[in-house]
Amino acid sequence: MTAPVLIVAGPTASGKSALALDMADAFDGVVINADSMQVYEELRVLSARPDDSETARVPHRLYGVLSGREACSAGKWRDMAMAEIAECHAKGKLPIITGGTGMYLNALTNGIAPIPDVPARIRDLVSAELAELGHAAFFAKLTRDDPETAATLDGTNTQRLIRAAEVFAHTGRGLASWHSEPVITPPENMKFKKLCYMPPRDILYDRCNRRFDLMIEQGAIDEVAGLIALDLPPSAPVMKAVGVRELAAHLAGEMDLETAKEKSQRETRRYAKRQLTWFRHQMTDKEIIDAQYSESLAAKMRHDINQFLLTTPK
RNA sequence: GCCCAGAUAGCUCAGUUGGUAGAGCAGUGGACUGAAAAUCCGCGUGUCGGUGGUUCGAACCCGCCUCUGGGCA
Repeated sequence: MTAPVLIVAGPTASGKSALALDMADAFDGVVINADSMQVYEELRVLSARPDDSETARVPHRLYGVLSGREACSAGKWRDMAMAEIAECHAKGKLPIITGGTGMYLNALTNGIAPIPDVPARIRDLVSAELAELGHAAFFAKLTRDDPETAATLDGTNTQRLIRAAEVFAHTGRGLASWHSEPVITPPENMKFKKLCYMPPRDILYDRCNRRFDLMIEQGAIDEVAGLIALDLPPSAPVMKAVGVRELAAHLAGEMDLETAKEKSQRETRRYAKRQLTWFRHQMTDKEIIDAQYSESLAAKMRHDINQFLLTTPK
C-alpha cells in the first residue's frame, strides 16, 4: 500500500492556496499548512491565513495552532505534519501540504538530521554571548570548539553562528558532525507529488502589493498592536513576520502609515524573490507551474493528480 | 518678459584646480540541514538635457536652445 502526499509549494501571494483548495475539493483532501508564520495563532491577517469560508469548504490543519510565545522549528513542524498526514491516510483522505517555507518542506520530504531539541534557555545564553563578544571573536571561539562546522559558515551570518554554537553547547558535538548522521526520512511507502507554483514576477509583485493593502483594511494594524501587548522578545519568530516591524514603528509614531506600507510591500517582494531562488535551486523533483491560476490550469492539475493517484493509491 | 538655480544610473544625489563618472535606495543573481516571512553573500556603461565653440582633452569653461523649480514684473 502506498501513501500519496500532494505538495503545493510556491512563493507568497502566488495563488497556491486557491489551487490547493481546488485540489482538496476534487480529491477529498485535507489542506495542511507548511508556512512558518501561518502556524501562529496571533498572525491571522498578516500571514494571510485562510479565512472562514475557505476552512468551511475543506478541512485545514496546522493553521494558527501555536502561540506566538513559542518558536516553531523545522523539526517541530515536521512532527506535526507527519501526524496529520498519518491521520489523513487512516481516514482515506489526501493530504495536501501547502506553503512557502522551503526548509519545512525539505525536512518533510528529504529528511532531517537527528539533532536533539535545544532549549530556548541555551539559545538565549549563546545569543547574549554573541552580542557581548561581537561576530569576529564569537566566530573565533566557534572555530576553536568546532572547526568542522565553523569551516562551513561565513562568520557574518548571525543566525547560523548561533545555531552552530547552541548545538555544540547543548550536545557537546558539532553541527557538521550531526549532519553526517543518516537523516530521519519519511517512510518508504510515502510518495510525494510536488507542484511548485511560480507565476511571472511582475504579476507576483503586483499581487504582493495589493495583498498588503488588503491586509491593512482587514485589521493588520490592530493585529500588530495585539502582538506588541504580548511583550514578546524581539527574537520571537512572530515578531519577524513581514509588516510587523513596520507597523509597530508606525504605531510607535516613528513612521507614517504610507511609509510603513511601502516598506512592508518591498519586504514582501524581497521575500517572494528569495523564495523563488530557494524553490528554483533547492527543491528537488518538482513540477513547475508558471501559468497564472485559471480554470483550465486547475483542470490540467486535476488530470495530473488523478494519474498520480492511480499509480499510488491511498 | 526679465533674473536666479537646476538638468548626471529606474529614483535621490556626489563629482575636488578640465584627464570620458560613483554613492545610497530600488532592482537583480546567489547561498540555505531544526528562528527560514529568518540570516547572509555577490552584481553599477549611463547619448553626464541638446547643440555649437575653447582645449591635446569638457559632466566641469563659454555661446545659443529646450525643459523644470523659485523670484521679480
